[in-house]
Amino acid sequence: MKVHFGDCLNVLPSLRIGSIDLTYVDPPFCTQRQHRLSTRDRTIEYSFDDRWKSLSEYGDFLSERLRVIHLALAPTGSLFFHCDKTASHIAKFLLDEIFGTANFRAEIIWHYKRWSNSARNLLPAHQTIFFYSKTDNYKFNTVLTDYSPTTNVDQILQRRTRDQSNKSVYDRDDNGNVVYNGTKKGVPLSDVWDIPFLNPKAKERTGYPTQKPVFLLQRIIELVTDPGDLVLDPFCGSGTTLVAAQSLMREAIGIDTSKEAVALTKKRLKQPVITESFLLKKGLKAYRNADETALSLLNGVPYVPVHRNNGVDAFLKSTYKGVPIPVRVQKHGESLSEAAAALRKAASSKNAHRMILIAIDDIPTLFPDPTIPDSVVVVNAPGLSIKRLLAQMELEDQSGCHAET
Amino acid sequence: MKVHFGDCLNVLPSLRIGSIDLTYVDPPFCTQRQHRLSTRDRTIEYSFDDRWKSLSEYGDFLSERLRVIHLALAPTGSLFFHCDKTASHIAKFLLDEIFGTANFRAEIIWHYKRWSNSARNLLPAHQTIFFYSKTDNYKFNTVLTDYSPTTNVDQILQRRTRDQSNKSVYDRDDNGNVVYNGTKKGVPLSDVWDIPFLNPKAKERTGYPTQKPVFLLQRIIELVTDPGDLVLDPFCGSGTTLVAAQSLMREAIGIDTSKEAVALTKKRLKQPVITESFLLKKGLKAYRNADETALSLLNGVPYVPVHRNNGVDAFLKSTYKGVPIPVRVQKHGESLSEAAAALRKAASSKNAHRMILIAIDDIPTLFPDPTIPDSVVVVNAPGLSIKRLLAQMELEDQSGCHAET
DNA sequence: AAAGTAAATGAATCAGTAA
DNA sequence: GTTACTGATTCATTTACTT
Repeated sequence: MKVHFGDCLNVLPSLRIGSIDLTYVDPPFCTQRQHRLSTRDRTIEYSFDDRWKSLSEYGDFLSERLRVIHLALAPTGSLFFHCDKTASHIAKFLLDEIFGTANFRAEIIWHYKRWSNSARNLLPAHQTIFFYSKTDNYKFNTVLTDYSPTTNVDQILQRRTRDQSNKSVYDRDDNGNVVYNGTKKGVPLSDVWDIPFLNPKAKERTGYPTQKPVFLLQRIIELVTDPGDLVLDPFCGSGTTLVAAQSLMREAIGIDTSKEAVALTKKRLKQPVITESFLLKKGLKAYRNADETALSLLNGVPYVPVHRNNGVDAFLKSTYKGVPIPVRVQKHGESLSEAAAALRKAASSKNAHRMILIAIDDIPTLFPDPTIPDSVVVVNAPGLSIKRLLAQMELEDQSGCHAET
Repeated sequence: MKVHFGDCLNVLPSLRIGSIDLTYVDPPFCTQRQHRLSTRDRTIEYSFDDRWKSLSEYGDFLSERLRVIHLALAPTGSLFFHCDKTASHIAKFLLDEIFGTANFRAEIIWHYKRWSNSARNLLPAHQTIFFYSKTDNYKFNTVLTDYSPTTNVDQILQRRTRDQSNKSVYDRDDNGNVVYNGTKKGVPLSDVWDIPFLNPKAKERTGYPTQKPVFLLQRIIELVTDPGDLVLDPFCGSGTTLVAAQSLMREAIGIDTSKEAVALTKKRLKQPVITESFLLKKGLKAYRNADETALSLLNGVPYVPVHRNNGVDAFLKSTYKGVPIPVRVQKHGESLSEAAAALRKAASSKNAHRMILIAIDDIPTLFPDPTIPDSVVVVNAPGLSIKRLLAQMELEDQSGCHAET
């Protein structure tokens, strides 16, 4: 783990290294802006300038450095070039020229979800990473992911053969039974990567602008290097690449033109903080609690579902006295007064004067005070109305029968 | 709906059209391959040649045509240019030059899942669509999607203010309660679109190579045009753009250099086959279809769903005078008396004395006799009850204000 | 007019704290 | 220990306004 201060254009040749296994390049994106950010305690401000006279000036800047970087790579080495839509086409031209079109391996899309107030456009939610190898003989570790739930796993395990017209068909043995053919391990990793954006509250955050998540770098490093290999980041910024390399037992060299960035990288390597994304581990499903069929009861009224609150299932888009109206659908096995209490408790701090509770069943309560406050309006689900109706009809029926006899 | 045979370079100027609202360009991607595919019955083989002497030859081909296409656009018009990683950088250069960098709106990633046995690489799972407008004053219909389940919906409805150090914080009233601030509608559509690849077994498939799903085109068309607008596809191929435009009540012009493609497009327009996605979308727009709504609305009462009956959606398992009770859920745009009539007509042969109609909306009737027979019991869906409640609350609110003055 | 600066915005996520 | 729920934070933003 070495961190150098200076411009990679000058630093790299002086290091005389020719056996880099992976270079991750995360240069300025040509945003024509000055980027600034501070640590949370506001003691240090980090910044870098991304303003250029022209596209060609930017292109020249990249071109010079990419040539030096190309030289430093081992024959089995790879380059990952991170950029966004503003200058990806320029980078692609240069990379094709320097590495050769034949060594262009993949265009990786890093897809994430973000907050923004965009109105008259699509919300930007991706960046691009170009993957080039130095030669045809490049190191690559196949990563397999799970099959999609819709995949007919049983069938893809079966042996295949060709019929008379040379069409590929699934094979059968003499008894007409399917024949299995070894095991399958999964689906190769795709070139679209859904990795959460570095969260505003994440501990991993250093205060350096444009910081990338460690997980993204870990995936790149694991894809094309083995433990002990050497990783280079010529624009190392906050040092994410080095932290990721360290966590995966790879060696790494970082270079940056900012003294603050170099200091930060060194500090991070001593005390690495890697946030374990709950979202990545558990997936979105872990957040879903409000039942979808339950919410479809609200059909016809505009509402926003709430997924993270045990008391409130949705807010109506209409407001009452300026406050959105919380809605709860009575849960299975829950009495109406219990439901009302849960709703009121969850809504108490929200200043709501009107709440709506959808009743789905008559459940006797064990609750000490079985009254429902005035602020909670109870609306019956049709199922409940019908149930009561049926009971009533049955009564009428019986009395009718009695009258006849 | 017009389909022209020929090269758009020659055909477009001869059409003398200057008010195209949307052009979708899906040219050869510079794959250096001859693309062939046949219809399932193998009677027709479609093919097009995508082999080029050099990148610059390909660039010249595009450049000439893009200039003509640019001229044909209305001032509020947009261009969507479909390509993949092999030549996206060339296209971007040309588009920046012809449309102006300032009119580059978005780089859309069409992400799909596809099976492949790619071994020493990532699985290609995306294509790129560049979105350019002719001017700053372009037509754009904001599309909103649902919030992520992890979103703190409670909080984003709250008003914000600035504290002493000018930091943005959530506001509280004098009692320490949160203050709400209007309503939210949802998240703007992102620039990464997860749309399934045209299924190998889809009915929608025509046998034309590189056929795109209709759903993809529908999304593009809805994003930047209104009904009645004019859509152009200068490389129309199998005619997907025209089929999508037709389904959304837009006019369209298609051009192709292949006689077979032109014939296929004309044939598809007469008998459009749109698989699932379209149905799915229509269903969503109409707030789900009756079956699903019926299912969830009846939750709690045992019932048997009925398919293929225009009047009855389900039968309750309970009986009245020995006859199962038919249930209908009021359809969208259907008045209650119309619904009751349909229900009674369908149930007449069933000898039913009691029917249940679930009301979902107040729709004024055009029906001669707007009465509902006694045998039909009307039960309100919660959505309707809430709608009426909201209207009532609004009235109270207003009268309250009057009383104060 | 173009360009540059200041202000407003927005939703996704994890860190805390409370239960 | 767990498991809720609340709140803070951003910003390779976007928009509005001023030079």
